[in-house]
Amino acid sequence: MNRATIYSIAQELGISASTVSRAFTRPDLVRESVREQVLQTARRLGYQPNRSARGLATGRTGLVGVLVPDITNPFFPPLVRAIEQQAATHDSDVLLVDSGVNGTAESVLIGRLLSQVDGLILASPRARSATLKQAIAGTPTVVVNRAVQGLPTVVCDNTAALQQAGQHLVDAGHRRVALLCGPASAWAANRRARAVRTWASGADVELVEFGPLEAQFEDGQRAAEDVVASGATAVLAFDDLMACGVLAGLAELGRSVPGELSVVGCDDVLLARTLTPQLTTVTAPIEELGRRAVEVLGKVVDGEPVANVSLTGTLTLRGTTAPAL
Amino acid sequence: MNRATIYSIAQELGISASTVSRAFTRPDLVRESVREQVLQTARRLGYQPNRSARGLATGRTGLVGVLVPDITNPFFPPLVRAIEQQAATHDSDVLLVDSGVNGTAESVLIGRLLSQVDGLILASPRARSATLKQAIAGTPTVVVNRAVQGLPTVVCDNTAALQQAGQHLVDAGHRRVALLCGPASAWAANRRARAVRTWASGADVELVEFGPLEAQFEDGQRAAEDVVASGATAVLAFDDLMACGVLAGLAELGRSVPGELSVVGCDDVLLARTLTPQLTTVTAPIEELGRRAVEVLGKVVDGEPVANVSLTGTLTLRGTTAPAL
DNA sequence: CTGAAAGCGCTTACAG
DNA sequence: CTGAAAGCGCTTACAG
Repeated sequence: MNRATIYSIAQELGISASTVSRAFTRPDLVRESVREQVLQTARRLGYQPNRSARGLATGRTGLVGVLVPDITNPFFPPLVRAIEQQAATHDSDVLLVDSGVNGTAESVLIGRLLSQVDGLILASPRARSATLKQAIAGTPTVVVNRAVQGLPTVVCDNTAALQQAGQHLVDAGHRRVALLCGPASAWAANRRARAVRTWASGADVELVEFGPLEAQFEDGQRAAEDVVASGATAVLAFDDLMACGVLAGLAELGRSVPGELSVVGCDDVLLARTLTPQLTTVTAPIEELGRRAVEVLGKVVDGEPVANVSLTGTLTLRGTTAPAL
Repeated sequence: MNRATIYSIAQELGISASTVSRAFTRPDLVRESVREQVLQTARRLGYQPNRSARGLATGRTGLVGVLVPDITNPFFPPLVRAIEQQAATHDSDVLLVDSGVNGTAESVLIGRLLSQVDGLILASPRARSATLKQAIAGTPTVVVNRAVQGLPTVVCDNTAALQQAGQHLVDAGHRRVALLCGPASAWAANRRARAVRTWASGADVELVEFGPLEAQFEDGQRAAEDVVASGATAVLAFDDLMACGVLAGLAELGRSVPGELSVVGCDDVLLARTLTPQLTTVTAPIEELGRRAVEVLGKVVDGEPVANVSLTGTLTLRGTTAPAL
């Protein structure tokens, strides 16, 4: 039993393939009674349009490529899912590629996607801007969680929330705060570090910096010792995963949180709420980042003008922050 | 600047498109010097084969569809990544679809994938076997984390490890053990529950069952109260996420782990190690499940005979289990 | 509203 | 080892 095609349907109905095709893609151009017959026999025959054929004819694949640095980092799954759901709205599916923290050259992976997608969403890419722009070679692209000159961007601005977090710590009596910086090649890491530094320079607080560190649990864990040695009583971590690592490291060292030290994360991923006590963090509208990215990408693909979007994170106070001793 | 095609390369070199095509797909059929010229000008022109055209001609899309119930559950990201990396080995990419815990009919999502993939990997599908088999409509498919009659399967057998976990608890003096069952429609949940029941019936222990529950953090959290009320001193949770929820719930109730109660998870996802203390659990070879699934799928696609694969989980003792008071 | 025909960019017998 | 040609299953001007 071969797969049904528009021809088998056409033959069955004694009409032309053109009409069958139109019944699906331009239903308004087909007489209603005919359209219904087509749809009905299509269903009966289990017809599914051949995407390759359609793609070849239209130049559109109905696929959006999504590149993430590490799907294992709990920030990305909700983002990817939101992208996928929003894309489904446009009859598109998601081609997912993980560049691996190791960094299997992002440009290589992009190249692999290029020939099969209508557009690309690069989430937190690490490669240099020039490299990225060369790699995408003109393919409609939107960058999430990073600004790249000349490419549409969807980011979350956590500046204000991070500064509020800092202020929250100072208000609680903390005077020495550790800043755990994320990966040097991560735009968000630099952005966040800068926000904290700016705040610190104008506040009654001493900032002690550590890093750059990889945004992994283990890196945060290892940093705990240095944090304790520094005499800091509070920690601002690049992200929740890292904060989580610090928490584990501090526990190993017998330090209590929030009793002896306070810890603040960033992003508010699932992990933040599964901890006991729950993590004080900056909540990012992850799903909305994903949805907006798809929206913007759609416009780029259609050649419409687009504006960068910048959402904002909000401080969420939970159990890992408390007054300094 | 239009995209380069085999024709532009052929013209540039004064050879036929057939030869250009062969230089890529059947290099052994092309004189070396010619092949090299082709490859070189291809690179110079930034040529990328049009996947739609290739797909239409060969009937292969180079895509494998992966359906997960909830990419947000930390079990799936490493699985998906392993699948993706292994697929890359076969020059294939991953089309990811999340059915959402809500359960956007899996068969609908499968239908959406059908026309664009060479094969399907269904991870922990929830739909009934008959429904699944009808939905895939003959497309090469392998099922991960579930057995479906007539479909090749890649699972992790945790029976022995779970029974060891139980024995570990009994040895530590626990006589009343709570079993938190996972979703009724999840094959693994039933499998695990059965393993525990079998063990319990032959051991000096009283088993108290709760559930079925959704495999979410909150469900475990809510269950804590009942667990405490039951007088159980130890908990076997369907998976780590649920175990994590119980831990949080117990903490809210002021119960210490492993002081007053012991908790055991299953899968050993990232979450298990980010907890303090770390979670005693059954470690599943998640990456290998993914790789094997792709291997098996490859054989199915090629029409080779396949055997189901069953890997085994191993008990990993960590910090959430201790002798009963 | 409908059909005949060309074309999308590949692959692959077939013939040399 | 190479080329001419047909075909994969759609879409879409073009003509009616």
